[in-house]
Amino acid sequence: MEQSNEKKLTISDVAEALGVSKSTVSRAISGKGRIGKTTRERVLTYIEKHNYKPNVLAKGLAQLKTYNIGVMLPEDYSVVDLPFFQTCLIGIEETAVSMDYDILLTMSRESDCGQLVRMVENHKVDGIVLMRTFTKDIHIEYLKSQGIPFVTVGSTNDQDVVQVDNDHKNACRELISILLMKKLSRIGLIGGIESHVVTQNRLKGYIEAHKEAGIALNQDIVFVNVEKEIMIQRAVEKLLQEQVDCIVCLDDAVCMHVLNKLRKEHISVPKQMKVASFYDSSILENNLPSITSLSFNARELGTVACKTLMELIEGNAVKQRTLLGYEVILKESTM
Amino acid sequence: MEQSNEKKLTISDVAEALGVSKSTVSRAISGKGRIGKTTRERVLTYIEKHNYKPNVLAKGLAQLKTYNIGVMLPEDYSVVDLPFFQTCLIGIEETAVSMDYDILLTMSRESDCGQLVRMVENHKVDGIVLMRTFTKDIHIEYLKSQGIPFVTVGSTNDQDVVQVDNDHKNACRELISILLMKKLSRIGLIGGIESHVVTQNRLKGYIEAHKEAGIALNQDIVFVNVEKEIMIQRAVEKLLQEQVDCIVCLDDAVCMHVLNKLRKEHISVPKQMKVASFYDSSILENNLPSITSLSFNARELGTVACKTLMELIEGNAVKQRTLLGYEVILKESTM
DNA sequence: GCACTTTGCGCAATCGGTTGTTCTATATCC
DNA sequence: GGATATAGAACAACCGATTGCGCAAAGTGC
Repeated sequence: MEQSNEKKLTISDVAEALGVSKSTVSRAISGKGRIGKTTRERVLTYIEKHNYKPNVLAKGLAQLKTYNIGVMLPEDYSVVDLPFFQTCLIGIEETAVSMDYDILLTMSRESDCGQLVRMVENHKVDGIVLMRTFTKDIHIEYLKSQGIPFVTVGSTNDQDVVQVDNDHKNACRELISILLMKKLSRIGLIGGIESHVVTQNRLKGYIEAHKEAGIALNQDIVFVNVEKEIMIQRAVEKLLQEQVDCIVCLDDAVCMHVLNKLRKEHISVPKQMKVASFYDSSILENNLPSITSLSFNARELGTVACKTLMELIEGNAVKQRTLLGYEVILKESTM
Repeated sequence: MEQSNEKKLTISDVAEALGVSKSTVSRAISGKGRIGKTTRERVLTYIEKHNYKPNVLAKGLAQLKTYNIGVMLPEDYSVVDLPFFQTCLIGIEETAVSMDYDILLTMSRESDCGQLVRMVENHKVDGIVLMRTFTKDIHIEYLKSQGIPFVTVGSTNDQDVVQVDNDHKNACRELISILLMKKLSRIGLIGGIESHVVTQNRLKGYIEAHKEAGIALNQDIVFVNVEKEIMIQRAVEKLLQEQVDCIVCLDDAVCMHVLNKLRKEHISVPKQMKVASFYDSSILENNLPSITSLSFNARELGTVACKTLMELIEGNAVKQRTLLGYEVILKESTM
């Protein structure tokens, strides 16, 4: 580990040491403007050797940039969503860092965008990633009114907003189609929160798959807004009464409870009941039987969101809506 | 929502509009230096009315500060730890914001402190909170070598490091003592990662409690470094062979697997086996029976850590090690 | 009322960079 | 070889704040 026996170098120190002007050093580093090849290399060698690092604050002040992006995390997300956000955040961070940006973190409460306002007003960020959106979102309203670049992770109904999301509709459609082709015809759905756009999209996929297969929809085997364990158990009971041959869970926490309930009822998976879930998160990782699921690449989602934001910050045109892929992972639970 | 019909005001704009100098405006805001009461109020009224906000970058440059603190999150933490870190982060954020600081986030990998180095070298932070420590921690080494203020959340063996932690040793000691007083004498321990200091501290508490009660230790009923479900199951089998009357889990994910295994073996909790866990996280929230656990206030931990860091940044003396309280929550699983 | 302290405020330097402009020495053209 | 273009580097203004210093006006003591 090297120690800092000297105080930090400034650009003036470097310039003086080399007998050149500050601007020469600056241009050598940025590569912009006219500069001689030999001078350039002399400078680069020197700063490499002496470990000079430009002060990003000063650089930012001169360019009226911060080299920070704000990331707004929901403060109250559920345990299931946590690994997803975490992984997504890693994707954002990697990308940001690779472009010499840092992540300024803030938490959101649905009703309050004080922190966001602070960040923006204090000139601390060049752009923002919103990690969750609400149906009527004051954060989005605010950011639009300020004209600051921002991207949402997850879909919004707002057409003006640049958004990056997984293709939940087609993912769900494909999963259901595959299950229907396995001669399962009564596929129950359970989980999700109705007001979330993501749930709506998944439902669309469920419906489309049935339409394509020419199978009539049965509203009695679709249970959304069931979160508490007791509600889930009751839903499972109803699904059993309805004699479904497969249960698709909209998240892994719900699925865990479903599996527990089935175990309690001595119904074996997949022999007597097929089961599938979303996310493929670590909660079900070691479950026996292994669980068929839809897998989304949260890291890639973060990466793409961040890259998109960078384009916006640099004033480039971007795709208004980017949909990312998914993977249907067939395992024992639907064999 | 107000819109920004004008471009952002600078201190010069304000000064000009009021017919005073920039320094007067600056002093009016900071309250430092000599300034007349009436002038001061005139300035404050104006900036309030016109929503002027100082540019933190410029301020930082002049003061050689950034008004950011870096928070280093472990990249690879387990699902169980997530709510804990999340809550802790909220505590840090609240505190930081209340002192006009922002949070710069970065992820750590055990073996690499590249991001940390970047943050420090790029002059992006005034201080750092390390959210997890290892027995031999290169991040700590680096930060010490740089002389930058930092605080660890969680204990370190390193005596030079300012650290804030829950009192895991005494928490565990008290829990075990209570259990021993219930005439349980063979208390198995399961979970935790040996290289984490927190695990070592809990083990110490476990040992102390036994010593105080005059009960001999039995290494055969202590299982650390068991993470995978299959390992946990095997550990539970061994504990059953050893005829323990209680199982204490070092985290809630492990506990969930333990409970599943016991269910599979048709061993009823608490009748045939007492069970206790840590964190009191939402994973076990709805479990029947309800689970006895140690509860730590993660938010407070964040708050205290952040406050301590602020003191360090301002050059004030701080307590070298702060230990926060805990709560033993007795529920059905140990009745 | 005079010398001295205090108060209020402006000037200008500074923080560490970027960038438009200017100047000079060299290269290019015919 | 003289006029012109051009490359390389220095100069200086600037980004938006803070802060030491100086100066005039007001306040204080005897």
